[in-house]
Amino acid sequence: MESGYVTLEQVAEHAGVSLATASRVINGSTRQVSQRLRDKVTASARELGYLANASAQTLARNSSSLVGLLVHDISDPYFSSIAAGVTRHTEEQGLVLVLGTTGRSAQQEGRILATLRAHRARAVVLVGSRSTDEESNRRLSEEIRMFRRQGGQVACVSQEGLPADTVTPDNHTGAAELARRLIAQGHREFAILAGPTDLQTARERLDGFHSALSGAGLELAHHNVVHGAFTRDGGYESTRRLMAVGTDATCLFAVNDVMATGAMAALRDLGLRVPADLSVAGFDDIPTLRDLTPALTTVRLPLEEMGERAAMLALDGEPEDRPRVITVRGEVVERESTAPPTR
Amino acid sequence: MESGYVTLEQVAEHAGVSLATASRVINGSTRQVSQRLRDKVTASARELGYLANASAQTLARNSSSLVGLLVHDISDPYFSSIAAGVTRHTEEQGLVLVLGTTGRSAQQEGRILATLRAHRARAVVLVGSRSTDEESNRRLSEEIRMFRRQGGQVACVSQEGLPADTVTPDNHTGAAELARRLIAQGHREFAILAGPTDLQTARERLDGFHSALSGAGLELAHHNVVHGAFTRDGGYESTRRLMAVGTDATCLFAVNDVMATGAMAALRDLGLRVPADLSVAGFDDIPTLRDLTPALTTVRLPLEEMGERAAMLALDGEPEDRPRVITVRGEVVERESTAPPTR
DNA sequence: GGCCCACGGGAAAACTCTTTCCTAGCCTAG
DNA sequence: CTAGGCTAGGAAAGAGTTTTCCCGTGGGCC
Repeated sequence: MESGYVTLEQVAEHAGVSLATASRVINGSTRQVSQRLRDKVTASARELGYLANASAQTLARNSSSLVGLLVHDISDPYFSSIAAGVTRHTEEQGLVLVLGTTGRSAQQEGRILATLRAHRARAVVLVGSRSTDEESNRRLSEEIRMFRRQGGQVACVSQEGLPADTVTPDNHTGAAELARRLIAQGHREFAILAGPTDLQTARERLDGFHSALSGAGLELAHHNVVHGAFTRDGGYESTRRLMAVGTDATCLFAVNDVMATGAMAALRDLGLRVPADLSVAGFDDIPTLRDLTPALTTVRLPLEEMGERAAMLALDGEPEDRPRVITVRGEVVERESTAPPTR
Repeated sequence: MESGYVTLEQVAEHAGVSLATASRVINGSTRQVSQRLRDKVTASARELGYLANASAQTLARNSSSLVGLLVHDISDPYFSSIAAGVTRHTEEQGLVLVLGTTGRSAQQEGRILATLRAHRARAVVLVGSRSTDEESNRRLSEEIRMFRRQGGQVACVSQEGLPADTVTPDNHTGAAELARRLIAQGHREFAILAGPTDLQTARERLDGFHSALSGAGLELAHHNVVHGAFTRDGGYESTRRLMAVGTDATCLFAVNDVMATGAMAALRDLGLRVPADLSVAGFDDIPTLRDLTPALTTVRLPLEEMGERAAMLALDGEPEDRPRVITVRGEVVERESTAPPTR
């Protein structure tokens, strides 16, 4: 209790048993220990305030209780919602969650993955949409394979195509369904804040939306698709650019909610009313953003649940060779930010 | 590269040097190693794909690169903003962040702290307002002292009074200043969503607001102070309760932004306009909530910076005996959610 | 030329556990 | 009554690093 650590050896000595016996009592191995010694050891451990050295255990067992979680930016509510799901599951299992934030840098992602490997992390959950850049995907795949070779499990959220289990939203279908609902509202001309060109998720949502328009015989004018950062400020800035050149659209689809938030702010700053002057729709249904006014029409994803299921894939299942993929359907939620066009 | 791990011993053998030399080259100890051997070792390490076993290092050095971060709920934007600041600093330092979420349970908090101790974490940052419950504060203080005895540093955000360095907002002054500004706007009757009764932060903000009212010769009617959970839903529910009995207030102060968000939603559901029928003010200035309409009058806290500075306190400073306290002033930001009263 | 010291290298101990292997004792079956 | 098997306990061998301690060489100084 005084200072520093108390080791298992001290506990064993204090209890008058061997190191082996003390270890068996305290971690509960397969081997039996008589009740008499068992009591002595637990009493000594309690008295001395023993706390096992996790590093030593990891080294001896060659398996740790660390689980990694990689996100781009933890202050983004999309990621923090998913993170909440992951933490819930890992904490239930008594595991320790390591949070890595990549800031959208593949290099940083690689560094963190290596660190987790160095710690013999049991599993890692990768969140965040994959780039379509072949080279960085190849490198990430290689990192993942190394991780798995060393006995770790990997699960991804929102990034199919990697050699790992995946929980992914059906972006294409969700966006298409949203488009159909907006068309049903009477919209014919759309503008899209399409996010970065090289982002898988953004592209799928754009494609889904686009294909539903085509299915309804509608065109999507080239000048009505504007690319930009996948963030609130990206949405703001993209909208400013869109409106600067002018648009004939009656409805603006931002490929995620945080961009839609930026869009609404930009429109407000331009003196335009939503939905009277322009309808706005998003994607994700971020809980924190549900209190925006007008409330955002969007595609609801069960973000926390997705995080939880990814953690389950990584931790509960038997390591399989073929990646398992869980697809979750988004559900369109119509709220006040979209309304039938007035012109 | 094939499978499993490659150890330092293998690297040493491959390079034709001793284990000691290999270790010195790779971690860069104080001891010099000749350029010739240095090159051989680094070449071998690269060729074999060597990655140090972090547990073994921790064990041998008796000091790890883990840093803990404890929050109540990572999906709450207040915590995720602070977390972003903490991650920024830890990642800069090449450290590994362990995220623990307590769900506001002191017991869970103790468990996580013990786990971090078991991992010989170098430091831990505790975020989240302290309860005023003596017993749980005493237990937490004891945990902190154990942590520090084992060579770990502890820093807190928003919970002064513990035996650890602290970054804390000046809640009292901020709330008082806010009150004065609202009085200057013409408000005379206030209602307060005061949060939980046993939460230090909530209490300080209530007190500060209250004392400014007293200073201006204003009374705060008892029925205009309503307690409830420190969350968005708590704010919603508290507002419903307040309005159910009716209030003569022209301005509603919620002791944090997420509660104010719930309040605005409740008022909207009741058909009341903000600020025309009732002004609303919050506290924190959560970035994600800046896009609410009407934009929230609030007290801005530099949340991310607070997280970063807490991490700095925990990591950079020399462990001192007397806790250092950094107080950050909040700045009142007047936006559209408050306006001069119409009656 | 001898002495001392600095320097670079390696052997081995240390770090704290887990787990294998060995042994003594007891029980049972033949 | 003894061989064989089972049980509970302990000694010791790891696990992969870091670090201490020791040794040989070479250089500087008188």
